[in-house]
Amino acid sequence: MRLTPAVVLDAASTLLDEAGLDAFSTRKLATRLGVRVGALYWHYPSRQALLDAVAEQIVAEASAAPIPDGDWPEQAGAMIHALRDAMLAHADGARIIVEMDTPGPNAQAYIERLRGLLTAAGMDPATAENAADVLTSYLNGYTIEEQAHKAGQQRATTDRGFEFGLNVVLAGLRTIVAE
Amino acid sequence: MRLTPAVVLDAASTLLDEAGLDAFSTRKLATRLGVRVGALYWHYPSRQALLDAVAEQIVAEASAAPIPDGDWPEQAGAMIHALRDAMLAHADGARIIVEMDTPGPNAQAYIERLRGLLTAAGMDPATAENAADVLTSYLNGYTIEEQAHKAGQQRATTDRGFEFGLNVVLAGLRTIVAE
DNA sequence: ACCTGAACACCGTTCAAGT
DNA sequence: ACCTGAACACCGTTCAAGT
Repeated sequence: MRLTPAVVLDAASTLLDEAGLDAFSTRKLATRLGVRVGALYWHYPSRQALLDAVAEQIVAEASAAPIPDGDWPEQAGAMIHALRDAMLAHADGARIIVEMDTPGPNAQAYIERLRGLLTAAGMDPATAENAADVLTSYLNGYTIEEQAHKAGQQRATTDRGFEFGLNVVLAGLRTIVAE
Repeated sequence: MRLTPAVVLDAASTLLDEAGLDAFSTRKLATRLGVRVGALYWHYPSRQALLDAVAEQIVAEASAAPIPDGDWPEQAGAMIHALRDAMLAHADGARIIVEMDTPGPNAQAYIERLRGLLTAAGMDPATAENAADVLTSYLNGYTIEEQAHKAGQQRATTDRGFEFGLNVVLAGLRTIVAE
């Protein structure tokens, strides 16, 4: 079967889910595809480029989720939840996103959409950027920790913890906008 | 010169600062110490155990900073700032902390101290745990991103961004305590 | 007790040569 | 254009044997 970037990407995503980020190697991937390692480098310049492509795919899944009508905290919360769901759908999804080397169009569109939502709420551009950073930093920090060390815990438990913190951040942002 | 766990740890910390986490290897460390790789495994069971020891050292630096008198948001903020400063003092410090495998006594003491501060403020234990998680998740998420992708930015700029977010989280936590 | 020597089972990346 | 074959320069970890 002929190799294409899409085929390589799909196999990478599957291997990543099964083995985790640390055990993911280009050599294992090549073996799965029935090909020599070098062949991968015709389609992707490096292991990291491949991981970046997977990251873009994860963000794409998040972006597919609709943003409901509502006020800005509801909409921002929905965007954060969508990205969290996409991360949790993949082993080490949060680390793959955070360790992304060069953000692709999906990642850029996501962050611009989030910022746009916050400026529409009345924040000036610099504040909106900072506010978006709080939201994503919290999401990334919480979810990396969850995927790395809370494998044993119930999804319902970690969800409640995440929800608590997201509400804290949104409540804090409200006080900024209010004044 | 005779090898001891402390000597190995010091050299590991130095190499880590110079090379970064991804380029840190037990073989490079052995070369620096003028010793064969295997020798390290007499003092530490694995590369990760060595990294865990470095993480403990970083937390120790943070714990050395005094907590000022003041209300609980000031004290919690001071604890978070102390850990952030210790992380930033080491290349990839945030990742070393977050990717820690088994938290040592310093890490445990730090988190218990933070939780204690929040229960003293009137939170029940479960809420204090969640609140501590928001604070550390935000700290970790922000600082990992900063050390990985904001090498070009001024420290003053990233400090302002961090400060904004920390105030947002603390403001959000105030609303929880107030009600 | 502590370290060497040497191996085992891996890595990511490159590139001439084949098709 | 796309892949093989084969190499280069690495990895972490183990363990008998030396001192």
